[in-house]
Amino acid sequence: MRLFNTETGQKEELVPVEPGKVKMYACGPTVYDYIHVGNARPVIVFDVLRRYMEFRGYDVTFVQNFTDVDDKIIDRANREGVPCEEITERFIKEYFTDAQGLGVQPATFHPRATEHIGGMLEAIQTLIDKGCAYAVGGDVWFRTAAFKDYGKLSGQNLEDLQAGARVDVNSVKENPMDFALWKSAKPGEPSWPSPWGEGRPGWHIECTVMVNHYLGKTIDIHAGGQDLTFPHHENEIAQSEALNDCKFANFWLHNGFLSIDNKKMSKSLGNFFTVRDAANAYGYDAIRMFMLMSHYRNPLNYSGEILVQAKAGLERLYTAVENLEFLLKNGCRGELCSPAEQEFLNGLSVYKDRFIEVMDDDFNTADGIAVIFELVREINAATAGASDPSKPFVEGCLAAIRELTDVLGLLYAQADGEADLDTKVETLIEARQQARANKNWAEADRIRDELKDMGIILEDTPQGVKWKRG
RNA sequence: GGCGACAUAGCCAAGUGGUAAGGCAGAGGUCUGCAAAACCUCUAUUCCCCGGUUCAAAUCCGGGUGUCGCCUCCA
Repeated sequence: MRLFNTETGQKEELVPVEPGKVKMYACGPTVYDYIHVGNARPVIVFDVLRRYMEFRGYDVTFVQNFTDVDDKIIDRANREGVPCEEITERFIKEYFTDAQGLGVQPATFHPRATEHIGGMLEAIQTLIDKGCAYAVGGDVWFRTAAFKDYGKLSGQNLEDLQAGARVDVNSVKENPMDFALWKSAKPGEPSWPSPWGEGRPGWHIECTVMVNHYLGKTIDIHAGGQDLTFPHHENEIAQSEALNDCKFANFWLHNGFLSIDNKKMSKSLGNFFTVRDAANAYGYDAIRMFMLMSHYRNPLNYSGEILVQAKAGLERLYTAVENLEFLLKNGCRGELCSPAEQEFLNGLSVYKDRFIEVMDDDFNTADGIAVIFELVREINAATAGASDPSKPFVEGCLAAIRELTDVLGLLYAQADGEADLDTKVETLIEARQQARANKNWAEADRIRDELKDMGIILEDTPQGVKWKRG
């Protein structure tokens, strides 16, 4: 498969360092608040990439960190008058609630920065020993001038960056572009002992150390939001490659931004919706569908209207699967596929082939979803009129849809079948069937309306009455 | 100032040289006691604008317009 690599600006064939195995790292959230819908984009799209690579037979080791030491966390802890750990524990828990709601599989490892302070101290010391970093007071800075490739990811050079640099009040740095590896502790902040005094790690070194610890010195894929390209990922490269003297990541993947009213959705602008609130309004699965309907690198504008559209499209897929399951329970008689049915099932492989073709091209989920819709249409057309389909035929249709929707992680929120149908509803449905048998349409419609008010929607099918919650 | 992205129907959106996927919404039809679901048909002579290259351009090149992002914490 081919992936677009930010570093080269081109799609390149994915060739893992170790054949058959992919080592992938994605920058995770700083845990000081609920995640917003924009934060959910990388979580969802890179979950799909991970699923797809596994679908294609790769053994994927996927690491996503939590940044649990940071100014924003300290601010919030101080504001609420609680320890930092209380804030981070709380929002890591909330993160997992949202991630699970969005149908995101847990990463192989979810390390926290504070679990790797020792590794960071070692890395910083090595960088100092190599002349790539220097300590001033209680702080340690990375010497960007010592890394000749600085800027290679974001396509900028040190001179231009310096020329455009804003006035830096911190004159202890040798160069305005130098960044902190270790920050000396201020009173009341969480801190750890170090050779340079009490302090805490800088943001960038966390990722480098956790990548090295779980995945090694050279990894296949490093992913994150577009805004992390510079300076975060650029700095990671500088540190890591200066530290290990080898390529850090073969692929850099960046998702496009989510905007609202064509402005970037962000905490600092205050124009954000939390995943929690959006999910309450439209459903977690609609958010996931919305994200996957367009290409992961393109900008995406959030609105209630588009969530409604995503939900409506998703509904069509749910309905197709529900109709097949209903048929399986109530309308299948034959135990063997007829030759025509078998031929139809064999023909469905073209959809899987096309799905793989489009997903192999930089995991184009928008095209992947289009293929699924076409598959569903063909299956709907074939099964809607089928008078007496065989069980394996319907099962085959169901499997064809599920195989592809599972790769994208869609349709996971399907309500359970009729197990929870209470007796009152059952009695009403039975009464309506009686009325219909007696051609008492007025009574039948009255009962249908009554059920509708209870949130039960009925559909009459050749195989009997189908119901769902509205 | 430097680096970069985007512009396709009422809405969302794919498509990087061969004559505009898919979804939502809408219209008509089939099926249905009526619905619902489903299926069928219709809905962009045209892809921000102006030039150019080519037998052929939404796609390539040049110029312009508009919007957005990064360069400071940010997915």
